[in-house]
Amino acid sequence: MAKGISQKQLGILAGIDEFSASPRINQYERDKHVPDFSTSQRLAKALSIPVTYLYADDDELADLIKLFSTSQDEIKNKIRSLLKPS
Amino acid sequence: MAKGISQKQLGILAGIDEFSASPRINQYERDKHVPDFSTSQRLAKALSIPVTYLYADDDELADLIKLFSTSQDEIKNKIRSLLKPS
DNA sequence: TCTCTATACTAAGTATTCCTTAGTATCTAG
DNA sequence: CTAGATACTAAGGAATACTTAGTATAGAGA
Repeated sequence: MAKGISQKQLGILAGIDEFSASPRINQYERDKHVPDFSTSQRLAKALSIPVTYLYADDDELADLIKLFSTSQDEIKNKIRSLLKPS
Repeated sequence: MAKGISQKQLGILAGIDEFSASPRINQYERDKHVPDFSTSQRLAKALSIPVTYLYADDDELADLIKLFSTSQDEIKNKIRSLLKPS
């Protein structure tokens, strides 16, 4: 479990029918089934994380994505300028 | 199309049977069907990009992911230290 | 203790989506 | 014009997810 929110509540927040929200989120968390992309997008929104974070199989990249998304604009700008010339 | 490589070749590189490689990559590129995650991982590897890039619905984040993955260690370290205190 | 509620989890059939196969269309080189 | 390579399409069989109904556990309160 991720936060102080039940599986069912998370599902409902993501727009899933209240009667199937609980089993569906549970199936996702146990890797029993895989949500389609639009469902993933709604889940990410409900969790306030970028969708792409849910698909990061590299831990460092996952951290980077989450940290960047919650960074102040000033830090974001510094990173942008570091990457800009490339 | 992404690079100087045919859809069929890309599919074969990703381990798809040579007889279905062409239609399958074509279906993915036209958003007709969606590959499962392990297929996406093989495609990303064939394209030398992080899988998570394929799921980035935010252009800036997508750029960040790709640029970071191809950056020199020195730049990566600068970014790490910018994000570390968070 | 007994019951009620909330939560997590499971099984199985239906519904949905993908993968394979076979084929068409277009373009270019020879 | 013809052959080969590429992109694309349709449709049925194969695989996967979603819904429904239900079990199991733990905690709160009568």
